[in-house]
Amino acid sequence: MELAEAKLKFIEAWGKLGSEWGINRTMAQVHALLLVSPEALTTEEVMAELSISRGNANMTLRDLIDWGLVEKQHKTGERKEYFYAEKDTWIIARRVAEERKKRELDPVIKILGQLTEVKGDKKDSAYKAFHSSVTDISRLANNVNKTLDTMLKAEENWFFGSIFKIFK
Amino acid sequence: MELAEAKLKFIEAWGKLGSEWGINRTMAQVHALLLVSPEALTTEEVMAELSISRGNANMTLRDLIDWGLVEKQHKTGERKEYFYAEKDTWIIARRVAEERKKRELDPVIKILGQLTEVKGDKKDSAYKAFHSSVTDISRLANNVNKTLDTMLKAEENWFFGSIFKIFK
DNA sequence: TTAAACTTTCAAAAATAAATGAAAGATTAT
DNA sequence: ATAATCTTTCATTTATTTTTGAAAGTTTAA
Repeated sequence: MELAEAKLKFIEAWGKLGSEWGINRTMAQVHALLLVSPEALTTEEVMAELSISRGNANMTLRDLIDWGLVEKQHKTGERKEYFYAEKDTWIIARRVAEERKKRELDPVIKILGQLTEVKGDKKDSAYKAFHSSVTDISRLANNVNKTLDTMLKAEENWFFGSIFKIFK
Repeated sequence: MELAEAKLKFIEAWGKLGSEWGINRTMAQVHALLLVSPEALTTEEVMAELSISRGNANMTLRDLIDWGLVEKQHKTGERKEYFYAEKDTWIIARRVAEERKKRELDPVIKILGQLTEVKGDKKDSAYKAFHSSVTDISRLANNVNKTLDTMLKAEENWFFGSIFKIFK
């Protein structure tokens, strides 16, 4: 397999994985393209490499910047904007975790907290089932949350070294 | 807030979270409904509670069974099938992790492994960027994989008690 | 100021995913 | 065997998400 083919495979695989996890396929593909590009690329180049429209490229790049995965660069004497992807896998994982936590986990935890407080007849099996399911899920969600918080605070990349060692 | 309203809120929140994570909204809602139901429900009841069609209810319930989150029950003297959701949050989390690992992570790890092997000119910065990104991501994916494997093997619910204690 | 170079927006179109419901397929009771 | 009851399928419809591309907006240079 040669480099060009391998790049395409990588972009395709990354796009598929993204779409299975609720991330726009194109966004994941643009990210993949930038990840394997040693130099920053222009909008034109992204458009050409992935055969997407200007509007799509622009919006996708903006989203990637919002996620903290890509940054704009300016070359002296040039008016075009260049886009460069953060290459440190650990930072990428953290940014994604951080963003999804904020957008999705936090709101759900809030609702679960409220639902945990709902009062009802303790003899009523419908109430009991509701309350215990919600309480359990709430507890799990809060634990995931705490774990993420600590992980997000960790400065270094402990994952590669340590986390799976705690399981024997 | 009363029980009926709380149930709706829970079903809605669960559905939204599901859809943000690549799980069909209806599937997550049916799961939520069954989770807070002390008794197993029939297809008719699911249809009525969520205002969905027979076909949709049937396929969704079948999917939930495939994921190992719901089981069919038969009541003696009755011909109807009843559906009951596993209530143990820990088991639910494990089943979901297991299924997604199998469907999504495993295939990607395989491809990444292949791409790691791609040979090229070590002086070429395009090759260097490709190789190092792919290698890093591959390593992260393999670590996630190992962690999940161990987690899936763990019999008891260590998550609630131990995992986040390792971070100080 | 004007024009060239580049970026952003957004209504409309296209692509994709999910839901419907009628019909076909099973299963059980009589 | 056949009718009643219940389950499954799948071609069509509907809803949702994503993409397009032309027009409007911005910035810089002369």
